[in-house]
Amino acid sequence: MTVTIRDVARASGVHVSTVSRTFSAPHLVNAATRTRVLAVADDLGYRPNRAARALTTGRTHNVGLIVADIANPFFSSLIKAAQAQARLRDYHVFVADTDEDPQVEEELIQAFAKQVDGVLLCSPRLTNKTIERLGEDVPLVVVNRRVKGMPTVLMDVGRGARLAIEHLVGLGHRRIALVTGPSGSWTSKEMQAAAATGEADVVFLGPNPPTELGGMSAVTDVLASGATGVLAYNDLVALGLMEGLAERGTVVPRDMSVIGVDDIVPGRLGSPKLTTIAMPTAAAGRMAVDMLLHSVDAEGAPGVTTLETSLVVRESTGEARR
Amino acid sequence: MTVTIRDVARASGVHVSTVSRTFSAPHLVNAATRTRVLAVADDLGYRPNRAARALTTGRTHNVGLIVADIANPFFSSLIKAAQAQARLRDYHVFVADTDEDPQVEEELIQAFAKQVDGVLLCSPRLTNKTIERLGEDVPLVVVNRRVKGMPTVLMDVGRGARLAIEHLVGLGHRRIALVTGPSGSWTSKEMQAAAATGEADVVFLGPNPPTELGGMSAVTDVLASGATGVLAYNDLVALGLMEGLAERGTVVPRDMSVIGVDDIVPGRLGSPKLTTIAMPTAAAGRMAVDMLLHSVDAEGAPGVTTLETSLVVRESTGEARR
DNA sequence: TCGAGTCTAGCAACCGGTTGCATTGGAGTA
DNA sequence: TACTCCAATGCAACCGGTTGCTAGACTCGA
Repeated sequence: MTVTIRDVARASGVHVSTVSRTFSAPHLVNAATRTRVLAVADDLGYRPNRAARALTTGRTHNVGLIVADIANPFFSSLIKAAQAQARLRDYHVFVADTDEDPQVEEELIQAFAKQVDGVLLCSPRLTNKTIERLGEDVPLVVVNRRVKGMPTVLMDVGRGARLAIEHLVGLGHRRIALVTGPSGSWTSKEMQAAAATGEADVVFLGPNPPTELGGMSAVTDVLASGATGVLAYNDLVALGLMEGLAERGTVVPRDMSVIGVDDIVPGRLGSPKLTTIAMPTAAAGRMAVDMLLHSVDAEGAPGVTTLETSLVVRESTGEARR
Repeated sequence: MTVTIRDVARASGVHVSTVSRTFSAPHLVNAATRTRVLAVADDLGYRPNRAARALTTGRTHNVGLIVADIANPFFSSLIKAAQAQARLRDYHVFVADTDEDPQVEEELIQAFAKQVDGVLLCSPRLTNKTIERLGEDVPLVVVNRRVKGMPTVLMDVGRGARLAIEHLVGLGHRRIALVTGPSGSWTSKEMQAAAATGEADVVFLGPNPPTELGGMSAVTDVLASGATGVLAYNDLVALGLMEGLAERGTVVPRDMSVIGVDDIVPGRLGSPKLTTIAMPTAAAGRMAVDMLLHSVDAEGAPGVTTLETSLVVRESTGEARR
């Protein structure tokens, strides 16, 4: 049925160990023998059985990737990049979706633990303590969250927020609203911290769900705050805001400037087109995979990589009216 | 280090085979023994090693899912649903991205073949012959494409196209342009076939790349065709068209009605909001997983499931001007 | 009381590779 | 020539479960 290493051994007149070594330690086998074995293997259509290999080596050559929502463009572009990078390294990627449920997140990590070499956790919702405990069972890399003693990939949203606020200030805005995200969100805390360090007069409005509805429901507070510029937790919230503002007859950017975060709105969409902080999701995916594979076989202090964000100015921000 | 079945056996005073059966064939072990073994296993934190199990049973409890572009919302929502459905059945999903390259697609199927129980192919770009050949190595389910003798999930885009054209005709449009997709696309062929059966005067313009640029570059032809309504290959093409039309001063929907396919534009975006044919991507993902798992252990004629599409009327279509 | 039938559980081979150790043959050296 | 050393290969145990077969204990009916 399926071709095994023994079939190849028999057909090429060598012992199975020689065939095995031809693939996993070529330098230990004579060049002539090697080419012969390879020829026979190719001829028979032999493909090594990863399960068998995993059993003896303890390396599955698989990694797990857990995100809150696969369909969110922020995550899907990260997944795309991570998967491509893993493939480059001859790894395959299990992708799983928690649907924002920490319980599910923990179950998934447990389930993955025995069949992957490591797990990538993107914007996890679990407590730090839980993550640290799970990290004892399986190597983890955390994206978009700071967990003590664990390899981490961060996107410098703090800097992005500062850029955004400077941009608004530069346009003459005096009072700026920060529409925050869920209370447990690392990103949201970073944004608040960054906003608080600047000179600008920033009011915090939240917490809010990280969705369009969240944005729409924040409109009243934004208008009441006296702000003329808003930095939203993410693009979805920003879109919700713009929708809600339009309903109240507030024109963006004439009466109100709006900035989002993530840059997930496909190129030409939206009107006005959204000014936003672009997140390096693809770079984060690649980097996370590399850190994971590195941490799997090289000991050493876990690293923390911080990737730059940037402000993409489009049409939803403009000069403050006097 | 890691707890194995033998540790559990020793600690609970039974043979390994009894422990094994406690998990994989509980009815063969005495209730009292079973509870004791389970207690010990739980106590020790035992978790079965899937690689070892896979080695003897030949079932990995994994499936592969191959798409052209993970970041495309059409696929990512399908991935999300497929992954959730698989998890329900205690399966895990490898996700891979071909970047539209048939070569990569074939390599991925080969690579997956030995470590999954089956592979889901979404909108494959390979030839039917190649797919049939690969189907001998590993169970396949094909989505959005018809391949002889292979389990298939289709979305009835033909019906969707008919609905779209009827909608346009109902609005008084006499001449309708169909901006087709890539020449090899099954979807595109279905749309053309459906359009040709109706009464309407439909001109085919294409092939075009399935992107916004594809849409923009088709604008000239559309205007030259004398059509007042357009059905585009997908939403991206439709958006490109609208962009290009706007540049020429053609107002949608006043001067031209536009319909897309896929419904991937997030809720409130775009102006005017796009009328489109919604594809049942989530249902397709779930269905494909179920068909795959079914075909893995039940023989029988491979099924073909066709899922309904629907027309979502928004703002990009309107009455034809006299 | 005996034999048949039913449950349970143990035994051991097996899945398909990997790898430490032993063996062999030939080259190099004194 | 005798000895050392190394490269190449074979041998066999092992990874962690699964499963067909077998054996012992017990139940039950005749």
